[in-house]
Amino acid sequence: MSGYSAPHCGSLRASDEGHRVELYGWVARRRDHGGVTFLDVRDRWGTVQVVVRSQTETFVRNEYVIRVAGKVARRPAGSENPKMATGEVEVVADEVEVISEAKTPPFEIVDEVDADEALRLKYRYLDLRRPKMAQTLELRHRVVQAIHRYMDAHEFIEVETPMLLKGTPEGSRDFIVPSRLHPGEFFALPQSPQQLKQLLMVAGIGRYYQIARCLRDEDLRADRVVEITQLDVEMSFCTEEDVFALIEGLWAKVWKDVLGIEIPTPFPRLDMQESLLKYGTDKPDLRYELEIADVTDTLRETGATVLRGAVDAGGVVRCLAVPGGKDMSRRDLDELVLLAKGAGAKGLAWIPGPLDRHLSEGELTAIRSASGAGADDLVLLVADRRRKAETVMGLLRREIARRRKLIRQGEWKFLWVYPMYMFEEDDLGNLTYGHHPFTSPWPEDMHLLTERPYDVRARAYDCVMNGVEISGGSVRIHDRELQERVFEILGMDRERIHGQFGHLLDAFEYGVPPHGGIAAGIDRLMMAIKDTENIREVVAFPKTQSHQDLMLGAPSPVSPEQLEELHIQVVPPRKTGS
RNA sequence: GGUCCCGUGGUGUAGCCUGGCCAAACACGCGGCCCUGUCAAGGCCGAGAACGCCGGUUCGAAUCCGGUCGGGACCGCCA
Repeated sequence: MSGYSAPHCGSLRASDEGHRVELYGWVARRRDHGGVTFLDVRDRWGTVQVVVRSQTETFVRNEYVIRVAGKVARRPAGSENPKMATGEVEVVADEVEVISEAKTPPFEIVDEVDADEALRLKYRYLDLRRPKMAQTLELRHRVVQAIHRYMDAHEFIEVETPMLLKGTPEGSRDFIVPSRLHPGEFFALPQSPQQLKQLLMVAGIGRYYQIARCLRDEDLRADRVVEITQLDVEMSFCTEEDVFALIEGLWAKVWKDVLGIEIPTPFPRLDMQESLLKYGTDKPDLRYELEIADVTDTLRETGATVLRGAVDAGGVVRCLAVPGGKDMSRRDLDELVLLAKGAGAKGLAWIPGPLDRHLSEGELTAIRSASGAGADDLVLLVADRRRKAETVMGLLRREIARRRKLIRQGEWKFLWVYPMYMFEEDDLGNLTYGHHPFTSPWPEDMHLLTERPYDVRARAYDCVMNGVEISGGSVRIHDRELQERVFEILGMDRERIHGQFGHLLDAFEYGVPPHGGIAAGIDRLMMAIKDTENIREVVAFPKTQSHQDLMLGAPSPVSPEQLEELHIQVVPPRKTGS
């Protein structure tokens, strides 16, 4: 067998005419005409047609692995297939050998699969056989290679950081790994190499990057996987402007090298507050307009009690014009109501609609004008707590854009959301960090740190493209005292600060350069590039929403011996309802 | 932690709202035969599901109800 050096099925072209070749691949399809049979033979590079005459006929079925020896020939005039890259030629076989037989696969290995995703995940090795999936894997490789080239050219060096780290109670839930040699003690798998990369700056590395796996034990969403891959970057003596320039250049290079597209730089910037107001999200998709407007002040004295109630309770009223939306059916609107309620809204109003008679002429005019609604437009209204109203309007905005096909396909809309806020309020009303606790506060806002922490801006930024947050980072704190102060504002006592972050604080006493960086999620980047809303489409072996690997059957129980060795006792979950 | 959607032959769907005419239809795939130029090949013939699982309502359930399992979407969560 000499398959490694053999030409690829998908690479044969007219220029190969006359060459004797040996091909290895999978039978993608067979068309048996009696005296002559056509086999489409597939490998990662594509598919080529093989002509088998009766004298060399061998019994094959779809997905058999075969070896074909034959001659590359131009197809007879008129029988070329312009839909295939190899369509000008065919291989006339004088030998067909079955290397490996195959059962009928549980779903057809074609690009237009409509098989259930769970089935595809169970037989992922078959799913990846589909040309589209193979192309996605290759595209991902191209992206990562472009990143490596770019980072290397800018004198960044890739440094690997450990997988077994110290757990932190902050941030997302850790995956933990029991220590055999230290009974009762555990490692944590990295949520990100954050502290290590900062320590590399203290070490004087200056420019670090890594394509790092990060693991977060959180509930999944359409755009989340448990094991994310991120480009992790940190640099010394930099400002946010340096990071922006670096990353703008990086995306420009990736888009050019991989997609052949020139993207304009620098990217526009939008501060977080404006983003939440106008787009209802911190990651706006600018491929469509649809701006949200605030009409709280107009409705302070309104007779519409549903709106008034929210305003009196300190909430807001936001509105959004749906272009040409007056033609929406009651059913369409009901679906939007369902969406809004599903996101926790108390309700959804629209104009013109049942609410009209409770609103004054002046209020109606003001709402229409604030939302920029034209004569044929419908205006959606949500009244709620500010955060909830933003979330709901953001969802509605996206849904409207999808339904009314307002998203301009083929556009790449990059922007920086910057600055962001240093602190946020969690659902219990407690103060928590917006980005992470190592983020530097905005210098001019330093005096607000103690009295009005929520007004403190952070030197933090997200790079958003087509509604996907593809990277985010910050300029870090490099001063021990300030870092300790931020921890304290976050409600940590001295003991905890030193137990969790003592190494970092100590390091800051030995000469620390100002530094900052960014992390870019490769999975989400790939989603954006492939324009898919399903992150599993860009990951080779993804897990389900409930963290299971349907192919491997993981997670799975381990033997009592293994548990004993690890000093672990399993406590079965309490049965629900008992 | 919560809400919602889905689960019918190998695959995808129809049927389910308005129980009986459904041991269930259609397409693809699969098997056999025919066919020397197709490329979603074609023609003819054929096999294949008691409708995720458990329980209930009913004279009768794929169809109604409850639970459960699996998948997905969303809110929370994701420094």
